[in-house]
Amino acid sequence: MSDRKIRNMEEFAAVSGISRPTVSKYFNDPDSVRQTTRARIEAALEQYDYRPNVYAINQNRRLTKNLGIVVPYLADPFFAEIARNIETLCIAAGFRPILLSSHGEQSQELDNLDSLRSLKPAGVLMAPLGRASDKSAIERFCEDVPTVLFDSNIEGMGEAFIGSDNASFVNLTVDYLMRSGEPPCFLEMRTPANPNANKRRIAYIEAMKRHGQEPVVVGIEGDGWAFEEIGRQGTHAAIAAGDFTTNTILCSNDRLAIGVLSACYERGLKVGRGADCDLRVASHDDHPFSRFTCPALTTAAHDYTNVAGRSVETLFELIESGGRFKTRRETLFPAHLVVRASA
Amino acid sequence: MSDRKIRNMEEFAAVSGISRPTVSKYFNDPDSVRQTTRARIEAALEQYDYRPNVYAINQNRRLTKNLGIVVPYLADPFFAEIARNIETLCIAAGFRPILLSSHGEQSQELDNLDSLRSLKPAGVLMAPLGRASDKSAIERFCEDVPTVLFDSNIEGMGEAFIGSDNASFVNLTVDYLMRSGEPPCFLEMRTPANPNANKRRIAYIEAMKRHGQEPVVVGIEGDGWAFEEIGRQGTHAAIAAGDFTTNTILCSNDRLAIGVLSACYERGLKVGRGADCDLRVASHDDHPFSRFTCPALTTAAHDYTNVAGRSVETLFELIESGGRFKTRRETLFPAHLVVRASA
DNA sequence: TCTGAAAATTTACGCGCGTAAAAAATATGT
DNA sequence: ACATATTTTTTACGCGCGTAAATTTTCAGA
Repeated sequence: MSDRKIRNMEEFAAVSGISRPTVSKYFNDPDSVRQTTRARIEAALEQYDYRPNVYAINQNRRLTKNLGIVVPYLADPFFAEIARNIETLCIAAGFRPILLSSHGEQSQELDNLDSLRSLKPAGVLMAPLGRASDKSAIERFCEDVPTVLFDSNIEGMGEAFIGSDNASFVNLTVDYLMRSGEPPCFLEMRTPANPNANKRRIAYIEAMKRHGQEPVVVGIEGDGWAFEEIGRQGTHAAIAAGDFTTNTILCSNDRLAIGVLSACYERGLKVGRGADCDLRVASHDDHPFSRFTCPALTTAAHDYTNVAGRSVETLFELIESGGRFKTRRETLFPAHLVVRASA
Repeated sequence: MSDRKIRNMEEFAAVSGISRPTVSKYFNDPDSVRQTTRARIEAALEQYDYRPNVYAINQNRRLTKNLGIVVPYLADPFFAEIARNIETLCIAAGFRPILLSSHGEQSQELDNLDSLRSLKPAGVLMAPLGRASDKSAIERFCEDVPTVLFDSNIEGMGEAFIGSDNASFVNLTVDYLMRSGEPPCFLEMRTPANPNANKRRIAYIEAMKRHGQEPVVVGIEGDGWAFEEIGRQGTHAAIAAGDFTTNTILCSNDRLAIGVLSACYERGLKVGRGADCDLRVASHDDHPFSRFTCPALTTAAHDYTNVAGRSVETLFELIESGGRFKTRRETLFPAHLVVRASA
């Protein structure tokens, strides 16, 4: 490693004995130059620690190697986990992921789109806020930047959507609960932030009808992203009001269920499927913490790896197709049931 | 809003009737131009949606408006929450935060430093991995880029450190546990990833001596960032081995404690401070989830807001001081006790 | 109204790299 | 060894903006 500092590609080309345009070609795609020249460049790279100026590169290239990743709320471990998977895949493919969280706020989501636009990313993977999203702003964004939606669908926006098959989630849990005990009632936020919640409610109602049971939907109050607290307070309220008509509660998602378990504990209610238990609680998502609740949560699990993997694959295809698909693609992954102690 | 598309600052300067250098000055600092010209530029901004090319700006400015934020593991809600606070403050101050997670891997931490270096950030806020960090690489980085460490200190590195006063955390919990029941033993990972863990163990031992008690440290096996699972398995092992000499367990951090609670539940042990309880469990950090464990965790809480706030403030000071402080600053925030049902 | 200071304009150059076109060098197959 | 295809070199320009210096305009205060 030589001490001499390389200031720019010109100087680096000089010390490596290759012309600058060829060096430029190498950095754009190492396989685009002859083996022998590639070896000479890489030998020089070992001696001098030069790396091209990111800003100069991106200013001149039409397509940057940046990929935007937008999630609605990064402090939710579910999104943190998905984002972690996606990031890793992007890096492995030689892209530079830029992770942005909307922190549950429409204004922040708009800001994120704005700053992504000015970064000229090759593509964007976006999980929108849902109900709180400015649909028309997202639509405009998708027209300018090749975008794949994930987790939360907005009809017709982006070139593709990769998500979970909510009906599969709910059918798995409802069927399991039906065959192992009393029919479940369904607990959700009255005004869900996310379209998945609506699909789950509908799937629950249909599943119950299929089983010849009367569906019971318990909607609890609350806004924002503090789902656990909303679930906790809502459960206290629902129990006090006698809203639960059976001993089995199916929650729309795990974070609500965590709040339900908390409330049950506070009321001295035992949750589980034993004879000595007062309630069964099941849910959906397989949130990273649901293994560690007391009791551990029975839940329908996302295929994290596949959702992340397919999202990234789809985005890469989209980029290679020049940013447009002929028809919008929708990929839904089914859940798998994770039976634990809570139901 | 006119339809005409503005291609660059030259064109925008033309339509706004101001010279390009002045427009450039405006975008660098709107207050650096006269009120009347500022008004004219902003009037033009309303009509045409022009924004300067980020890459061209950053290529030419010595100091970008980018701020790096590096955390060791973003899927840990503790870091997600801190990062969320920091991001918001950076944005409010007109900077562009770039959030990077090391995903628990040294290689990723090094990659993050590398890519940050090439982004020429005005400054970096970094919570290092700790034991897994490549100290000398971080040291070199800190020489090149104004860096403030937070959460996890590495002696002498960076221009400042903002963190928590681990002794305060442990004293609060130990004193509380001492006055409310049996003396606590201390549960931690045998090979902690983080220097805070070492400081907490030492503080525990000293606090116990101060109370005239024999300290009992239970070290459990495990590597990586799956602390809950490590805590769960470790607790099963420790109970089987009879390592807990009292009914009170003080955990090094909340994520371990969550695993402890899980294991206790699995073994049918009741946790809490009632007469009918088998164990008391307390911990440190006030992890976002610790309110919702069963029972809710008694813990020593970080001052999230102040840690995030002071970190950002310190970084801003550092930037304004040209990237160097005369002497390295260390700021430690004390904890406050959050008594819940677990102890 | 005049004067000095402050702000804006004009002019010009440079940042580090992408990239196009033409010429030269090198590799491949026979 | 030769002809052809491939790769590299040479040369040159442009991207969009920062910024410096000299000049002109504008402004505030007496």
